[in-house]
Amino acid sequence: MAEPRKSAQQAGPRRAGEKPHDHDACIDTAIARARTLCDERAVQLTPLREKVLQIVWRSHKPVGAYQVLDELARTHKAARPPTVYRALDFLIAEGLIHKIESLNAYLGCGEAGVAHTSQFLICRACGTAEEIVDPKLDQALDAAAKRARFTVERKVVEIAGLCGRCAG
Amino acid sequence: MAEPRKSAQQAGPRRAGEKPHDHDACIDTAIARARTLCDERAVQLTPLREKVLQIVWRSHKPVGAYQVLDELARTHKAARPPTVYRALDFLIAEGLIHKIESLNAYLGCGEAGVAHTSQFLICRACGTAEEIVDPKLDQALDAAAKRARFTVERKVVEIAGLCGRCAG
DNA sequence: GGGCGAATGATACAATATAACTTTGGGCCT
DNA sequence: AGGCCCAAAGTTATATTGTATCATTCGCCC
Ligand SMILES: [Zn+2]
Ligand SMILES: [Zn+2]
Ligand SMILES: [Zn+2]
Ligand SMILES: [Zn+2]
Repeated sequence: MAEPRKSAQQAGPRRAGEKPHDHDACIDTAIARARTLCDERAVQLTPLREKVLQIVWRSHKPVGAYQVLDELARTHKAARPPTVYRALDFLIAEGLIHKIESLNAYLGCGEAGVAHTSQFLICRACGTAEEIVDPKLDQALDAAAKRARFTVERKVVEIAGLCGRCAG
Repeated sequence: MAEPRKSAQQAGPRRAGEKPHDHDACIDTAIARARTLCDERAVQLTPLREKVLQIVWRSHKPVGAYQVLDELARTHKAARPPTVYRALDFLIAEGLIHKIESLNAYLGCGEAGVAHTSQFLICRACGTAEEIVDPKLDQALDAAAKRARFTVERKVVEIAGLCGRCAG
């Protein structure tokens, strides 16, 4: 595995004068971290699962399961919906990707291995979703739940609108 | 329209000693408010749309579109998926119901006509979803978005876990 | 080399949602 | 009254997203 795939990716748009984004570095970091974490946990980041993780990481836009399937099928003829959903389920269980519920799509996690709740800013114009980690927001969620005597197991926070680039 | 439908509803479970919940009153209030709001806005709460609103309000559990369809079809033979989705879209646009993204299901809004962002506590055990209105939480969301120079258009907050009754 | 279990292959199908065109019916103008 | 308009609903077909189920493969252990 781990064949080179530079320049096969599709990062988000960027405004003139803005510092460029080495997305290959994003991917490399994510894959490396995934390997380390799976190793530590003694779970198998198989070639298939790693390939799916790569595909999800091709951009910072949430990607649909069937988009993953199409891409995967280019090099993996046996790919079928269960192939993809199983890999996605594994990656979610290990905290390597998140599901964006309001889009039915999946996004690489930038904070894999670090305890955090997923909070997203999703731009309707450019399609990028930024994962934010905001302890204040997280506390507010916990406080709201506590007030209602509710035991939190999962938090879904998805803010849709326009990112700074697209609103500017 | 507005035929009596008392006792056709299905409210959530309740713990012994807890004050009962007159769910018929929930429904009546919601329908009455919906009529007033649609009247003020000069939009049509048609019999079909009102019936769908009634069905969604049958319980405090989010209900799927096809559950609505099944129920609707009992008295409305022409009902088809577009029938239901159009009614649901209308009700969402008027703020009379919300979509719970993490469940692909719909829930009556208890704060129709009042500006608020939807925040939900969803119990995985009993299935009920409680809408909460927490200004602190709302402010935390706005602050997080502002910090990222993000223009908010829609906020999705869905906290899943166990409600006080089911955790107790 | 036989049994076990995790991962994947393979087939079929379920659940959720939308596109696109047609028909209905009420308000309104002449 | 007759014709026009438009929103709503009817109708048919299809797209998109997600699962159930059983078979096969393969490494590991005894
Ligand atoms: Zn990147
Ligand atoms: Zn953007
Ligand atoms: Zn509401
Ligand atoms: Zn409960």
